[in-house]
Amino acid sequence: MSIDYISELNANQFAAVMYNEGPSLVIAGAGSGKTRVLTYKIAYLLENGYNPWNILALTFTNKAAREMKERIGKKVGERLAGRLWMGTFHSIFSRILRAEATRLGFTSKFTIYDTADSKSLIRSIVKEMGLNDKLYQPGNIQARISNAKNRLVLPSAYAASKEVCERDNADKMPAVRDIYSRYWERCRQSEAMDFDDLLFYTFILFRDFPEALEKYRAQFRYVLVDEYQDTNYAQHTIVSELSKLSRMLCVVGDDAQSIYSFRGANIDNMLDFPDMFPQTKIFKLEQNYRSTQTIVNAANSLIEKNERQIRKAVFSEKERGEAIGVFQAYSDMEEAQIVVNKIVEMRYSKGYEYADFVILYRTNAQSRAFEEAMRKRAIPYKIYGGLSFYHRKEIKDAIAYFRLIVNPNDEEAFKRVINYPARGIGNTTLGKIIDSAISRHVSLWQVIAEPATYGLDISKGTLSKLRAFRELIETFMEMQVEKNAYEVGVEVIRKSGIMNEILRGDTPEDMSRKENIEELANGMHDFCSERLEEGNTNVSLADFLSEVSLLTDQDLDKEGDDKKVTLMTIHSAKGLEFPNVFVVGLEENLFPSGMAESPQAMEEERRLFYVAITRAEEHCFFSYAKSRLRYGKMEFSSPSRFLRDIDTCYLSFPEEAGISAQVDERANNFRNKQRDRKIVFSPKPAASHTLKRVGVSSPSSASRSSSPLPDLQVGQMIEHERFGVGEVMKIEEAGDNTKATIHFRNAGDKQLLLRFARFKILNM
DNA sequence: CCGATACGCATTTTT
DNA sequence: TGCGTATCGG
Repeated sequence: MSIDYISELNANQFAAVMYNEGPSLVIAGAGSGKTRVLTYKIAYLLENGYNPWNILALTFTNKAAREMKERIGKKVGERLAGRLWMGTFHSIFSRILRAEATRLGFTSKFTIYDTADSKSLIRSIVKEMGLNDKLYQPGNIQARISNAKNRLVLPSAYAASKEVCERDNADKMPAVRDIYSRYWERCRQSEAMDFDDLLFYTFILFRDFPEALEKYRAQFRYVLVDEYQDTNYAQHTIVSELSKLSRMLCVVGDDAQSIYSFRGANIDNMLDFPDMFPQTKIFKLEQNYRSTQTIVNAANSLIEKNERQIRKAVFSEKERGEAIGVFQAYSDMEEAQIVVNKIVEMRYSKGYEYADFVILYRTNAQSRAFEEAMRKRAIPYKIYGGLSFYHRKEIKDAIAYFRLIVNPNDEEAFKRVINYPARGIGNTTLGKIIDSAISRHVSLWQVIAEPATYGLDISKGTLSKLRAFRELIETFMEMQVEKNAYEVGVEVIRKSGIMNEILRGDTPEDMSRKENIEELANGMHDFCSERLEEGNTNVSLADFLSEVSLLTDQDLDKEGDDKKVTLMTIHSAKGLEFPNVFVVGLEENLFPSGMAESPQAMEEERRLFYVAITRAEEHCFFSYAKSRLRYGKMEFSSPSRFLRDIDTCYLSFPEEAGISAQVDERANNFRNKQRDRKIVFSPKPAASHTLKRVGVSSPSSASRSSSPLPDLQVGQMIEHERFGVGEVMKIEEAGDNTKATIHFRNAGDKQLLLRFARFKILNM
């Protein structure tokens, strides 16, 4: 399996792939084949003396990691690709932290708190400290703590830092430092790490345990990082530490697409990279393979207006393409209509599919008008963002049970399920439990495990309710030793009363909650069977949790998504591409956002617009409305300054004539629409996250005992439940653990444990 | 302890 | 406008 690097890469890409003598910085313009460079480079390293486990490749999203792994798998085989240390910062670091947990005073079963957990814990701390929660808003505090952690500032250093504290004082929040310190301790007491801790503790691990640092330095002989412009200080520091001796560090990114500074991303990590790593070799990828010349040039003319950037000359050799159409509308409703009309028209006149269109906006609230316009004309669409699967109440409740079973010290999980479903343990009791726990420095669970020891002053009746609850969780805890995640999950859903609770009602919402729970169970089933099939026996509830807590809804594929118009914020469009892009709501105070006041913030908004434009392959359109409904009030707006940043020769305005009718008619129209707005309300279609439905049997028990191993021979064709049709390439006899290598038409080579695999043999 | 009603607030969000 | 949290009455 030899790869023809020279013919499959352009000169700069080739040079970047081949240079492996020291640190390198690949500045990759939009659509210039950044992922291509990374995949070929890793393939090249694998072909030239690197073992997969010697390579650490870090991304920001699971999706990016998955896709890259797949592409590498196609080149060098899944076997090798599967053993790469490739994943998100958070997932790779959590893997390391679970292995090294004891050094840091944790166990490998630590919980990962999501942002909601963090805020909820902060809310209780604020309350306990008797602070004014109008002043100390959980979200705000959480952001401050997160910032501190991203800058590797411990609570002690935070309290000692004049600068930070003065800022807190100025904002009338002098107690933030105390909240931070309490928050830190409470997380430790709960054996929990928040997202930022996954980075922070990795840093601490390497700082305080030289033998750990040495071990991982020796292992990761080559470190690669995708989207480097989005790294924060903590990530940057850890990566630097790891590659300090080997000096084999390759970072790839585009400073013009840095749009996450509000999350701590620091563009300087990229801009100053050559200064920080002496003898850095810089490669620039400037040929854009995605968009027409017009689109690339328009984007260039925009980004030129930014001060702070690495100058580059992105160019396209695709056709010139059409100018960017600019639409003016009188209201947000009309804007939506115009866009939808245009989509319909292009679909007929140019033969595009619905899936070839995306509507990009600055804020989620803007989606509503477009949703309505699409529904009216029966155009299929899908919307990204909003409530993710894992953030739905019923899912969080079920997962809270799982968390508590795996790590009973998990305070947030405890608080969530102690009285759900209602079992007569209210806030008063919970408050007492918390008080005891705090004063004795133990977890909530420890208090109810030994109420007498920790002086819990409650009535006999409540005490027995608590005991019942404890015993319930304890049965699950015993169960998880033997049974897999799916089996325990189903038991929990049944026995905890979650299912009863949900089955009580019969409103559409209740039905959807029921479906979601079923989906969760299906997801757990898939999790177990997928792993078992591939010979991975780590299918406990703890294994499931450690994976699921780092998943987002972006990681779930939805059924039938391939024939729909896409609606999303520009942020979530990063890394994607579409034939036709509508960038909507180009108005002052909306895009750029009214919150962007500093010049730096304005530059980031401009980069955001740059990202939006460069998603387009063939056609790009802009639109703005002169008035729009905001928070139920009408507001008037003027066109975005960004429209003036783009060289007018790439724009075409005639579209605006097409829509304006007589003034009277317009007003009339407008009034009608205002009326419609009230009458034509229908709820958002529930996003259907469809995990494939599978049999009701449990993955372990069903196939293990009853059915004998299928009689499979090399050369036979099979149809697998998930991977589709494939040919049997090889069979490794090993009794119960007989493995087959199957070459799937669409999924590539897979090794399956026959004992678990779900497929049928096709008759030829 | 639960549900109903009032109030206040409101970018973007890879993990 | 419309959601999520805070508070009150049963």
